[in-house]
Amino acid sequence: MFGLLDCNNFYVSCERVFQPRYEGRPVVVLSNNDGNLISRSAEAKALGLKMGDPYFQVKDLLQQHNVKVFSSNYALYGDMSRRVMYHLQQVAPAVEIYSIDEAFLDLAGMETYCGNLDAYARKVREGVKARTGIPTCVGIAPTKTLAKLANRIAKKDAGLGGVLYLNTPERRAWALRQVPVGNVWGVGRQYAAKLAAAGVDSAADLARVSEAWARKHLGGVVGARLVQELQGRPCAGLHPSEDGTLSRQSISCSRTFGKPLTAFDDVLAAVAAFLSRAAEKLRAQGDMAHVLTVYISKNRFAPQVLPPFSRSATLTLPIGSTADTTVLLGYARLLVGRLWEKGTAYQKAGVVLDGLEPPGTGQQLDLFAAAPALAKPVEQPALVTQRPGLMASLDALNQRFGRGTVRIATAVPAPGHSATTSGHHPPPWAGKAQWRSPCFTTRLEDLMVVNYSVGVIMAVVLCHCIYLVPRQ
DNA sequence: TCTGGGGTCCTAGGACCC
DNA sequence: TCTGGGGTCCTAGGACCC
Repeated sequence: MFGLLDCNNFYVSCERVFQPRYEGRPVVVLSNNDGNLISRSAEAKALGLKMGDPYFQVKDLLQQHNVKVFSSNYALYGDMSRRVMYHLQQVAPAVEIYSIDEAFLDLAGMETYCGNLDAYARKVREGVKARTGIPTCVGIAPTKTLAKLANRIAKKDAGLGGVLYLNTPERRAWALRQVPVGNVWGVGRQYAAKLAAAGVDSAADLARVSEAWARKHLGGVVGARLVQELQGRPCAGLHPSEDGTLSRQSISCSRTFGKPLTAFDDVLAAVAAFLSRAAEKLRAQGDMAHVLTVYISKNRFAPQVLPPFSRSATLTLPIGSTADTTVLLGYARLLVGRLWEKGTAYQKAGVVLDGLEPPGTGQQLDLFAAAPALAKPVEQPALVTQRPGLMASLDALNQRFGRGTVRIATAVPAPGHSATTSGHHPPPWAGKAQWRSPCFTTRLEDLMVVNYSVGVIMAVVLCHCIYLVPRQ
């Protein structure tokens, strides 16, 4: 049996925990660059605002209804997520962190242990709410796909009290009838259109199609599994998240620039900055990478710009794996050079690290460096592929004094870019973030200031929280 | 004027190997 | 006239997810 716990309007809920005056009011959170709506409170959804709506298109509507707008604050959301996941790991036998706001719980055998899964799920919800302030819903079912489905219904139907347990075939059949096929986990826009054309409208209809049909029209084996899962036959198990963190198979970092860039050095500086961040995440995960992809993109919305909007180049590192930012950057520079088209305005860039593995597993050694007894045909400097000490120092400094305290020089934009009134020099690729909330939980300067008597109470609460949620 | 970012899995074709 | 079979790796791209 699988449980799926999903936080309600997660980013909005995170903001509300620290600014409760926005409870009951329409609130939205914008994507990077203040581009699109990526989280909406129930009140905002009721106004007809859609997920992914470009901000500039709905700006008037937002103003008209006095909707509170936040820029996204991932430092805050990431830290709140960690707290939610930490609590789940205290109360569930095994937890798979599925995304920043969702986790699968392995509930095999829990029925016999705690008697009633429905009551158990209600306790878990209350626990998360009490410890983090975040509201959630829980779906429980024999497969992950059905647990997602149950969760969705629990979110929509307030009468269920945030929990739906599909414990009988009758309930499962009922649940399948409630959900339009386009809202099934694994059915996106393309498949939904195909299914509609074939007369498959609800999840119940999809559960009835033949395996051969699913294979043919829904992406091969993926479609076959999807249908089986809807029928209650599990095709995917739970992959527990070790030590409460996600370990990924690829790591990327990309940004849309605040303005189009036409100078090679500016784009290279952006790529260097993104690569630095990706490599930092790589090291935090304890891995090295041996595949590097760089891409640079034009503005896909500009009417005069023709496709392809993006060009990418991938390189399997000839030196094997590394987690060294400077080594990776050497290759990234080559790739940017390969992609660069003179006279083009670029709007976005990104890097991806693939082929991740822990140190010592798949390292390619330099033949000559590894066997110094062999005479080298030509004397050449030793190839530097790792400087773990240097990288560890870099990470330690940046963790202690703030991200970007020590940077690779390539990632520092050339002088001459305009400073803001405060004298701060934003990089040329910097985007907008007009309405960012303070990093209440991760920056000392952003800690809430309260008066003395409230302060004493707060200090007690804070100590309590620190006790409950030790930092990793 | 203004349109996100970070992931997963799968497929397919070409190069290359035995 | 007819031109193998089975495998890996690499790269690119499509579809999906939150």
